[in-house]
Amino acid sequence: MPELPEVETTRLGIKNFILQKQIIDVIVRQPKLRWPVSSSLAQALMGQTICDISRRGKYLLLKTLSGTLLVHLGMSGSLRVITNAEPIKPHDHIDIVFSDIILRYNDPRRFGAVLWTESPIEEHVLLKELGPEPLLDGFNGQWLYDLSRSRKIPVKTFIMDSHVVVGVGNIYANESLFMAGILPSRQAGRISLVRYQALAECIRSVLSDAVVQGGTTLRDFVNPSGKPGYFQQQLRVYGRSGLPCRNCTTLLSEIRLANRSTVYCRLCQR
DNA sequence: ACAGTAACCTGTTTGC
DNA sequence: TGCAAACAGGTTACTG
Repeated sequence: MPELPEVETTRLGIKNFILQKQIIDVIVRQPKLRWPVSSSLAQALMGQTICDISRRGKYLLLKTLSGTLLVHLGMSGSLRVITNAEPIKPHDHIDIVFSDIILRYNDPRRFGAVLWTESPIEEHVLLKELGPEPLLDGFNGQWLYDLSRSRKIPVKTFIMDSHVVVGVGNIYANESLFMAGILPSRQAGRISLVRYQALAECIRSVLSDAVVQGGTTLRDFVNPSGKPGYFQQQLRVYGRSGLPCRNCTTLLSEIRLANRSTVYCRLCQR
């Protein structure tokens, strides 16, 4: 579910409900996530007031005066804003309770993470090696070109590496490469600067469009208010293997790169 | 440094 | 129909 647009949709969806609000309780029902949830999480958070809600790559950062709560949604995580009492459903692992609402973390596969840190956030081991934000200055074709010289991995695998650029998961990697007309299997180190400039623009464009659409709902993604995203209606290649290319009607091909399904048009992408 | 793979989990879909 | 295998939006850790 959650690539950058879904995480940003989540951020926007929870922001107005929890900014400047005080945490009055924390309930951890299942601490076994990607990394164990600290047994002293409740003690650390209780009484704290959320003073900022930001995002770094696919990490949500909920800041208070004394530290930051890092939330990663993994493959199947979600945050919901609970306004009326709702019964606990399967995989509702954590509640962060405010006076009027509950922020409820649900994650069937438990690949996500909820971590409290009181160190300067930019030095956190999970964040400090991350590449640039694709929607901010500092990310461009020159960066991709410079970083890719001598790299032999497929360009799709390259742009999904969070050290190269953050937030590009499998859906949007497929879509960006189609839009840029680049074959996903092409060696990263053998792509020209001009083509990387086009690719950087396409990544930016695809991600920002998806944010506007509220993300992509494939099976069950909903924003914190329970509404689905709408970007799936604009998907050009992801999930369309064997269907006609929306540009030239050639049937779309599917291969596996780094064990991830990869869909492309063999005529439109070179 | 780089490339490839296994691992962490559960739910749903696919194939025999 | 039933069961097992394959697969799913991510990332780290390990191997060679």
